[in-house]
Amino acid sequence: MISVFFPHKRYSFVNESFLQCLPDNVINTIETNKTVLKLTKGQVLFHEGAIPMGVYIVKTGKVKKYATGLNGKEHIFHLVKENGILGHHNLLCDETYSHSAACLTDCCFFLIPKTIFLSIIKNNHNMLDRILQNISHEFGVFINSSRVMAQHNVRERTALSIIKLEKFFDNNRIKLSRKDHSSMVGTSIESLVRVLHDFKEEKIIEIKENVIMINDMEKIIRITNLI
Amino acid sequence: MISVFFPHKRYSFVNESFLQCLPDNVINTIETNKTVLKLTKGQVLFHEGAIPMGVYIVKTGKVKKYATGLNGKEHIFHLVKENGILGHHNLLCDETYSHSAACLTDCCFFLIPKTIFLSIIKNNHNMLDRILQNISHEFGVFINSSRVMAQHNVRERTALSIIKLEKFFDNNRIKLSRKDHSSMVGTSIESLVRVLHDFKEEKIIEIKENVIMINDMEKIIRITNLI
DNA sequence: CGCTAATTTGACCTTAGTCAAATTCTGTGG
DNA sequence: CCACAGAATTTGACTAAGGTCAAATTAGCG
Repeated sequence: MISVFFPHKRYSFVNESFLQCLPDNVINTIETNKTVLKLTKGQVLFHEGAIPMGVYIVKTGKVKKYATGLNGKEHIFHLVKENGILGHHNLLCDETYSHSAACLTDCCFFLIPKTIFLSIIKNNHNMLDRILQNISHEFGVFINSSRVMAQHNVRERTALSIIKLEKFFDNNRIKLSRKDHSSMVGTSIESLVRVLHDFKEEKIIEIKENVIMINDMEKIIRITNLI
Repeated sequence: MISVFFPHKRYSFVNESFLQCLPDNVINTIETNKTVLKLTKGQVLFHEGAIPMGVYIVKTGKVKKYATGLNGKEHIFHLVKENGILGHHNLLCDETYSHSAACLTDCCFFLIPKTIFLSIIKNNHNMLDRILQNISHEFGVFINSSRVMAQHNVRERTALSIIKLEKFFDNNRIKLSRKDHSSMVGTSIESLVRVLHDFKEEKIIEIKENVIMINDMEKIIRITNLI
């Protein structure tokens, strides 16, 4: 549950493994009550402020979770891929969505209706424990990420973003628009581009057809200034 | 649960009310199993990385929760006062503390042992619901606070900090060291001082004997640039 | 009163944001 | 396949925000 690179700090969510090894009866309940939802790249799954109707499970595709500032600027705070779960927080505290979710690629979701999800949790101690554990863990991840935002500079945060993205994408091929990448780092597109340029010159990464590939993970870890 | 000032965003935690209106049997269990702990101003209640032994309830006093950067710089992400609860997150996900807690004033705590706390939760659906609701709510608060850190400047963040502090302290008397205040805003002591100086000149706040008093809340809200 | 720590101010410099222009990429239609 | 328009990315020049260091002032406390 704790990142390989930074054993003393929490950086990674656990959503990805959340729906593995579920008991059979839960799987059945989900299967019989789910709605399949297909969205294309760029479409919004749910909007900040909307009322949650259920939780979403990502079957295929990649999704960004983000909050929107007044000027409309996005702040991407998490990425979700296959088998990840979306939208459970606001369902559990019975509030409107505190953030939005949109597709980075074409996606397929299972929508589990609110009542079904809540009853699964109520009737299944194990599920509840896992949810609680999951969300509590995220707490530590968030503390750390707001600390990084407050204390680390753009170069350091960009290095950290690359480490996160490497784990999110497959085969060392990071494919993300500069706009999304910069709103994940918390900087302007131009500043991000300049840092990436530096990393290229320092032979730490390569960029081909807008795909970032990591050459020297050791150096990236060192640049984060987190260890 | 949602702030008065910013109805469309989550800014406030709900810890303060967490332990009110507990069922009698829970109160009894806590009473018979608690340890009373008295610490003086400045003392550390628990350290990042330590193993949680239980949860703490603040009976009197004020506490800061913070994460520590490599250089030792503190990042204060939350303040807790009377009736607040501390240390439950890492107990629930069974990890070492992801952050530290230290006393801003002389404090008195109840320490509820791990096993007792977990059994209260297990045997008490209502308690569990509240914990889950509480933590899920915090999720939204954190998203927002990391967004603010990423997108807003020091002046805006300082204004927001003053709003938070006004709710935390009593009688419009904000008493916090510049060091703590600056690590809450996420800036240097000097930059914070300069912004406070500006606020004084603009007649928005007054500072007497190192206590900040708000003169014009309307203006402070406007300055945050959050609405 | 005198010592230490905290706060405030000033000067300077680095970082990173903004705006504009140039270049490259992408998809579409011929 | 090529040409082209529009979008995304990159680069350059400039500016503003905010960090750092040192010195001055004030507060806290025995």
